Amino acid sequence: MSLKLLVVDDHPLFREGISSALKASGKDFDIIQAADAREGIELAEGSGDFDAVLLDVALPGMNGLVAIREFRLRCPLLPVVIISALDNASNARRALSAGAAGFIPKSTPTPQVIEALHEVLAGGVYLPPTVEPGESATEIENSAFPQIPPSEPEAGSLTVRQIEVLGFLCQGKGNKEIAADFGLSEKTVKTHLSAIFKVLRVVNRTQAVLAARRMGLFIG
Amino acid sequence: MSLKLLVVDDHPLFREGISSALKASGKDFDIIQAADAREGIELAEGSGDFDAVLLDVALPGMNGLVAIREFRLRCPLLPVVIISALDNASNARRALSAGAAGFIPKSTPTPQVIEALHEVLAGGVYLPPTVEPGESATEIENSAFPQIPPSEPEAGSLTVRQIEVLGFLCQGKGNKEIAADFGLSEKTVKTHLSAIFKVLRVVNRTQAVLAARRMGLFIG
DNA sequence: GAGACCATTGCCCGATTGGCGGAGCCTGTC
DNA sequence: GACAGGCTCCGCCAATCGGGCAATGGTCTC
Repeated sequence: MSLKLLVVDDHPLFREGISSALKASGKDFDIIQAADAREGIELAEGSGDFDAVLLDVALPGMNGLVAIREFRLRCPLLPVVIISALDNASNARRALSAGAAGFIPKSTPTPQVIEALHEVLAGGVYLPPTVEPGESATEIENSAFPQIPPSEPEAGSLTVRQIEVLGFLCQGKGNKEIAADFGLSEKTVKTHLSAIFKVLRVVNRTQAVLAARRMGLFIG
Repeated sequence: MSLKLLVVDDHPLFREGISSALKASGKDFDIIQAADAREGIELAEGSGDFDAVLLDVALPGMNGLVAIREFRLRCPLLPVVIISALDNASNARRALSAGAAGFIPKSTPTPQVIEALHEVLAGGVYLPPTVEPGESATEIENSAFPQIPPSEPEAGSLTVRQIEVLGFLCQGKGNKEIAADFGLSEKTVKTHLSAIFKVLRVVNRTQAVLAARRMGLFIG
């Protein structure tokens, strides 16, 4: 029996790489490639027999977290494994919060990628060793005070919605425009922005954009 | 006769990808991998019979441009081809100025990657179609007016004063703050900003910051 | 010297931004 | 069921932003 995977990444060579690595691992893989989230979602909806989707978070056009949500919404049974060039803990946590079943940094050695995939296909959740486990999207609040009190602003505490808004902000759009794109009132957008400013510890939209880029949230 | 290549990238799956893609292209390739610039340079110096090195600019530890110079210095005969996730023109030009023999965006389809490699191995220089050629680091000043009037906004037409203001803008400062730093009136700053917006063809300060960074004016 | 370009500033205007408080709804957790 | 947190919306208000029109002085070129 062969495992059917959907690989979504905008870098052809990387898709090539993961395909050949998996095929060389011994097991029988059937791998379909997509260059962006929209194409991937269409493929996944079209033929619903994929065993998993490997999704790059840094995709042009659609923010990775939004893409995760979209996949989870349209194909709830399909496990989504995130592959990211940014391997910091907060990115991983956000991905899991958004519904991902695993988070694999691109710097992971090939054998461990295979391992991680098998873990997820078996119904489990994979996290890289650099990310402390045990905080699978719920127990974060419980621990009284971890060890991140005064350090950098944590993108991890941004809501999914806030990240979506921040994404549009990072395109230089105005409040009215963002509101129209989301079908929200302008006031709601402002509320989100205020919250974003607080989390990122900035005082205006331009600084928010710079902070977002510094944290690798929206590369361009 | 086989071509011996050195692939330097911190993502194992990507190295895997380029290796398998090249090997599948028909020709006989001998591919050695390195995870960072230091390791790559050691390998290149150790056995000087490489035909080319494929270098990712986004490497941890050593800046990509520094890595190019280092390679050129230690192994002057070895053509360095840059592979980058950032495919804008200014990055490509900077890479060529630093001594690279080619610039391949990671979003390039596999067949064209092969093609580009052959071009470089034949002694040529490869640039992606999105980057207008003909300006190989020297002919920029000579040609009276190339053919870039309607295409991208030219940072060159920005006044010195405007660039100074843009610099502060790119730090997320407000008009009042910028005015105070320069000892100007707020109105003057606004006038400069309006002019900057026109040149960059944007409509607000956030977009101006993004445009400036896209052009490599103020990187962070 | 005329003309062109740049930097500077003023006043005025509308549009946008950002923050204040409050409110309802929904989804979790305890 | 109470409670917290997230998302949505409302009104109100001050500050900021962005532009239009006009003016002064400087430098540089033709």
